[in-house]
Amino acid sequence: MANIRDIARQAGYSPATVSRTLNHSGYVSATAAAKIQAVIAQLDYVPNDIARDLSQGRTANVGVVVPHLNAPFFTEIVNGISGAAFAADYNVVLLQSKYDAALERTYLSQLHRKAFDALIFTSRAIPLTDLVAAQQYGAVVCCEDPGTQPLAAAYSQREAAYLQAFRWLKGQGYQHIALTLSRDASLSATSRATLAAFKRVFGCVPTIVETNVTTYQDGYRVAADLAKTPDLDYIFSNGDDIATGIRQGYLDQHRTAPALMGQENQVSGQLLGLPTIDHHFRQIGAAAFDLAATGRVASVPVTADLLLCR
Amino acid sequence: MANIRDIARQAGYSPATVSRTLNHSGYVSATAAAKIQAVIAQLDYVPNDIARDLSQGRTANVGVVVPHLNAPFFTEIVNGISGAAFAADYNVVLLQSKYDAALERTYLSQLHRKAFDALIFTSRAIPLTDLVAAQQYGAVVCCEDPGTQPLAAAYSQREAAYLQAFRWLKGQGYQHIALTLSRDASLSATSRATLAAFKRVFGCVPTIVETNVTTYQDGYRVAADLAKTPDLDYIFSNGDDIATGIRQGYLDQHRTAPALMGQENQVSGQLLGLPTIDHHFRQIGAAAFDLAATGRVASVPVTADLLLCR
DNA sequence: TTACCGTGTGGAACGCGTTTCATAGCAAGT
DNA sequence: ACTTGCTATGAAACGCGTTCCACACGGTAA
Repeated sequence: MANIRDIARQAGYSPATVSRTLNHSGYVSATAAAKIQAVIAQLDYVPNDIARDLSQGRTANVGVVVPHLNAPFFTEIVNGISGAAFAADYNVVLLQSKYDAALERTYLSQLHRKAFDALIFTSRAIPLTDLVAAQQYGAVVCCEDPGTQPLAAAYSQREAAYLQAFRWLKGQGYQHIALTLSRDASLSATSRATLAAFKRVFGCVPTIVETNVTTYQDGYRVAADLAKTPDLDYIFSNGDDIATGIRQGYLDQHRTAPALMGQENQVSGQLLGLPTIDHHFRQIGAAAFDLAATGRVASVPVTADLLLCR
Repeated sequence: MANIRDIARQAGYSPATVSRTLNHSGYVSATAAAKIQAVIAQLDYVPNDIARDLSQGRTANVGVVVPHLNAPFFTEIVNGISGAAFAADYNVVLLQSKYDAALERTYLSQLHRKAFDALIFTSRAIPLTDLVAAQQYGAVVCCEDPGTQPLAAAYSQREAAYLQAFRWLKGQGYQHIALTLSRDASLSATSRATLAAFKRVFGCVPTIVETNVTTYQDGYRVAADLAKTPDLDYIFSNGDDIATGIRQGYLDQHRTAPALMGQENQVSGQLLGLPTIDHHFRQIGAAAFDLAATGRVASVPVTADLLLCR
């Protein structure tokens, strides 16, 4: 495979001139450019990206850490990131974490090793302080409220949305409300925000909380538990698919499910006409990419919408 | 940032010995290894991946071309690929194509430029022959039956599944069947397979074919059309979400939808108890990665399952 | 005419890990 | 004593595009 020196030799110029031609950086005569382009075309030459990356000390790759791609939160955010990345001539490197702390550290070390210029954590198992520390090696962005941590972040303003949702529930007269959460509050800021909002509105902790609920199947499974609770009049779930699973679980026990709220504005929830919360994850992804590419350390909160009629 | 020569100097050895230590490639004394490790730890040194890639002429990146991430076909296949890639210490670079031929060619040229070692096309707008030609620059894998083209491929044996499905429909006595397809048969091998199987079983072209149907919303939309057709007794759709949208479209017109079949084994179809075809896209993704990493040019057909009871 | 500027171009160093090859020390085999 | 055969280690080249710096040439302003 031809390299820049081959082109230079055959065109009768130096590698420097070929490089300038390739990059349109000026100081190349029309004759030189023509000759060089001719040789390039003839030899089917394209510059080697790795060599360019090495000499420029960058890769134009953004790493995106996702636990998995089974939730709309992640697919939508990845969609948002990759749309913006493409527009900026960056590539998106998908990094599966499965919420495994060791894996996530692997990715941080890849940032150190220059495998990518920036790293976006859509979710995480390791503490935020680890992300903060990794910033010395490249831009790091998280997709949650970073609190007081000096870390770039693009995220849904969940608390506000949850407050609004719970106030609406209260206004509707619901009193015995169960929550489903993806991960334990000790691990997940989302779960903490949900619980905090609940407490603020209702003044107490929720009657029933089901954790580790992330799929339709999980929803179906916890329905058995929930159905045992007397007087339950509302289930606030963490996803439309999940809410759908819960409802089906009730049905298969020949029971009618209480009223339900979903999240994420998915097809399944639309089908059932469930109220939901749209967090605009695509937009969050695009914002996260922007932070990653510019290296700005800023907080970009995005307002979530409570959709009561669908 | 420290480099390998800094480590060598401070440890009192040569870069070669440091490199051997890092890669556990032997011929390093215990004392040398200890001293070198100490300096590495002290300086927080990690080797630069770009430099390693350059000297080894590889990146350990696989590019995955996806039109978008809104269909389970793509998210599942990407899941399969990235699971296998992680296990093999490869990174997955997500390449959005939006079925844009120019974009897809951009990615082929990135293969030429060594931005990745291999390229997997989950779907495509450009002709297969372009992929075949690009193999001189690295492994190229497609996710459809490559026919006689000398190209690595991992794909669902759709024809067989569609034949089985249509035979079942015929056995059930359905006669007026509509199909929904994602893209026109001129563009999509999947659509062609669907139509061919239909013709083989029923001996004629289907009554109604709706194309450009890929989402719940599309299904909802085409329901208006479908509802105008008299005597329609079955709708064979190209996705559970789509089938669900169609059904809802009928309901909102105060009509009852004909019997429906979905595909992809999604939550929404499960909810409605629709028959479906499971193409095992995860497994296909894993197989595609394997072909990409080894560079084997082989065909890996995967049997799809017709699920009548869910 | 001298001084200065912009254009065009090349040599060489740079970024950094890997790898080949040569060398040296040392022990086992004959 | 002498060849073999390791182990241990370093110098230098390699992969390849970029970029700094120096130099030459033609033109222009003083």
